[in-house]
Amino acid sequence: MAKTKPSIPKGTRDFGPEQMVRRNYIFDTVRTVFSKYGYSPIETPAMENLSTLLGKYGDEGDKLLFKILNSGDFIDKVEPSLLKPGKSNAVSLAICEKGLRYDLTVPFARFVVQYQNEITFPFKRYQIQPVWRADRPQKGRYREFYQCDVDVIGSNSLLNEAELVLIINEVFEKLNVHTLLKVNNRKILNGIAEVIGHADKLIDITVAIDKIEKIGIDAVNAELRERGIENAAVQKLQPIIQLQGSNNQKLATLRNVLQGSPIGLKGIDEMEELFRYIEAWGTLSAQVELDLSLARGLNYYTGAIFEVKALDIEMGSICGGGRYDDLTGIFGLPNVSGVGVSFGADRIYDVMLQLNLFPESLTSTTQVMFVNFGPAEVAYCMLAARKLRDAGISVEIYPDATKVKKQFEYANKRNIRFMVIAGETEIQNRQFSVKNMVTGNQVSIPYDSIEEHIKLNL
RNA sequence: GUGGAUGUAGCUCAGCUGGUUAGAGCACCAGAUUGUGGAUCUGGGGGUCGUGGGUUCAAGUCCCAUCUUCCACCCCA
Repeated sequence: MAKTKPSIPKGTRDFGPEQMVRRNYIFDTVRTVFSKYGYSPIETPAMENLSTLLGKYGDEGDKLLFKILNSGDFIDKVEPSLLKPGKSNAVSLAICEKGLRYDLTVPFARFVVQYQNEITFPFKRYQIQPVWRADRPQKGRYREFYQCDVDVIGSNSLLNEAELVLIINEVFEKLNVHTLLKVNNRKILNGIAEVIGHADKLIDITVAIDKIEKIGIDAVNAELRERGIENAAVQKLQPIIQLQGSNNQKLATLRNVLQGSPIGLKGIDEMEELFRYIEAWGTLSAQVELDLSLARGLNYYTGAIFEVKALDIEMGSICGGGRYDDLTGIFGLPNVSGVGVSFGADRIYDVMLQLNLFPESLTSTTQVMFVNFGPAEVAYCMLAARKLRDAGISVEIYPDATKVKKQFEYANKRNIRFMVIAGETEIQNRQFSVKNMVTGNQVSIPYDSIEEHIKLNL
């Protein structure tokens, strides 16, 4: 049999110890913040029934679902007429009833409907789990990645949106990532489309507007016409495309343009209320900006939408979300509104790595290591090691009595701060020699003062 | 899904218009130092040049396919 190099699927990654320490630092940070705001953890299975997943993310999203092949001789059940080239999609639906989850929001909606009688509303939950997308991998784009979701469902209050803004602010403040938080509202976008008489072309309009920074106003207008929007409507869009000023100024301009659209005006009311709340939080480290070009592809958003971009670096959005008024309706529980955001742990990791934002202290897990000179010497150390561990200090005893040089190299590579040496001399004097690997200083201390000494110098 | 680049030691890369035994730095291992790392010196191991096919007297180098990674579009965390 030919030897093949072991490998993992495209777009997936292994994580080594030093990566995991850093990833956990991100997970711990978001988890701490989430629970501080009163959110409780849940988990759902990696796979869901395809019927749960399909149709929730748009055509594009459906294509990116990983499907799981049925067990057994499923081919028998397939309509023979389907089994020909070009019918792959229909066949796949006939032979797959499960799929890997695409995000955490839809499974959450399914969860809420399923356990509606056991849940106390408003239900605030967080969920940190991997999701899968059959996308083509790219920078910051993986086929398996972790989302950290916070959602509150069963409350229409815009205070929830405001609180999510504060959560976003706090998470990135703690992680030291400078961010721009873009905010928009689907109702405003609907209003815009309505006002120019193209309620059906919402996506075309936002996609085009989105490119203004990249390709300029003329190209955007050209693209709009190309997408079937007549010149008069394009003219009507101009004040919106070129919207300038503070968030409140933008809203004032929009209010003017959207006079004829009740839904658009509702969106403006919502945004104004949200911005009032945000101001009431006081100073935030994240910049918050109303950005009309923010549309977000996910079909189910109906109100506020959010997206966070890291400043100082080129990377897709590192956090995104919004309000969905009727996601649970599809599963049979209508009129329950929810709002939430999702932090992209892997992209945050990439940003932090490139900007060197991980704390130095994350490089080491063990603080103290006992040198191993042999069974008798190790026995002399064991009680002391246990005492240090009981004191919450992470301690290793080197397992083999190899060359001391080798043991020191091991400790050095692992960034272990203190080496405790107990050989013949130390045992005779009932002492330890403690070497600080950072300064290189080595001192002899009495056997019983080891804990005190380490604590004092840590 | 469309278009474009890339792949040589564990890592970063060199290798000319095809031509002997494919190199360097870092990393690794051993020794100088039989109880002391991070510095220095000496020596050493490690490659079917992503994979498979083709052209050729001869392929790391040219051609085709395939996979990987990356970039743009689309979309998104």
